[in-house]
Amino acid sequence: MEDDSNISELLAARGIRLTRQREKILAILLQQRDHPTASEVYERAKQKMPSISLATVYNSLEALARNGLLKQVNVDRAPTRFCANLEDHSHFFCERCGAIYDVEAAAAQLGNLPPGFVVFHADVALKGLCSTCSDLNV
Amino acid sequence: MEDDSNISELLAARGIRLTRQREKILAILLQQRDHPTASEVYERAKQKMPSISLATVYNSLEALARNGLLKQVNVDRAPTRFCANLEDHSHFFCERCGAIYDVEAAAAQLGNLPPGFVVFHADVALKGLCSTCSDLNV
DNA sequence: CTAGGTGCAAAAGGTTTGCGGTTAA
DNA sequence: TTAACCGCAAACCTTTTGCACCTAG
Repeated sequence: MEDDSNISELLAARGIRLTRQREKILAILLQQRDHPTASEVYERAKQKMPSISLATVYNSLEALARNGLLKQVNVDRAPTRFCANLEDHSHFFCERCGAIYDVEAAAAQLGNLPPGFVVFHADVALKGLCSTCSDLNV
Repeated sequence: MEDDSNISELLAARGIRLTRQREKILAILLQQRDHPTASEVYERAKQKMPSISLATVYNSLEALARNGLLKQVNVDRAPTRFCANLEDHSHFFCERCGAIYDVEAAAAQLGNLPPGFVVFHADVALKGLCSTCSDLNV
């Protein structure tokens, strides 16, 4: 890992430790940016760290997300997926193959809100077909 | 209920029955438009129909949603909420009190998508403070 | 040294399902 | 009449938690 010191400082500033498990989990998310679920992260982590537990994967993902090193991505009721892309972006959900893609951030044009309502974020979730699946559609 | 015949036909066309339970559940959603969870619908339904089961509430909500009479609303990992407003609209989630409001549909201005990607829907979820909660903020 | 983390197993919480009896159409 | 549905209880799946041991800082 290239910038552990960076991560370490980031976490230390919040009284949170950089453990081997968290390091590995973060590396997995950085390496293969396919928005894996906790179970998928667990399966990948076990290959190099067979003693890691699923509970630790859940706890670590939560800790990393809470400290801004990961983002959680939820689609309907499906298992939460994780994303190491910290830049402003939107998610595209392919309705055929279920894959999630990071795409250029979409802006929301708000309609009229009732008086007194204050918007902090507007999350845009795109649903459709990815290039592979729209090809199959012909 | 005023237009059961309408609903009945809608469902019949899909080989789905309009039962007393489904009728009641739909009436609950139409009457109090606060986006209740399945459990909340169950509690309300039990008052007039004490023998109804939670499983039936879940199954009925699912059947009604699958047939376009209800919409499901998911926020993060919280229990699914249900919405009888079939018109085009967006949802506003109050981060303080947790309430969900229907608001005027927000439009999404898509960024550039990779070639071959086709967007069917762009769901915009607004998060912030509702008028009651932003007042408390002063 | 010690607060915070790990692994394990058990529990929680929402949702779905199998089954025998019931009912809308 | 009969396929679809109901109520009940058990199962399912993801996620969280309690606890004894361990380790990063």
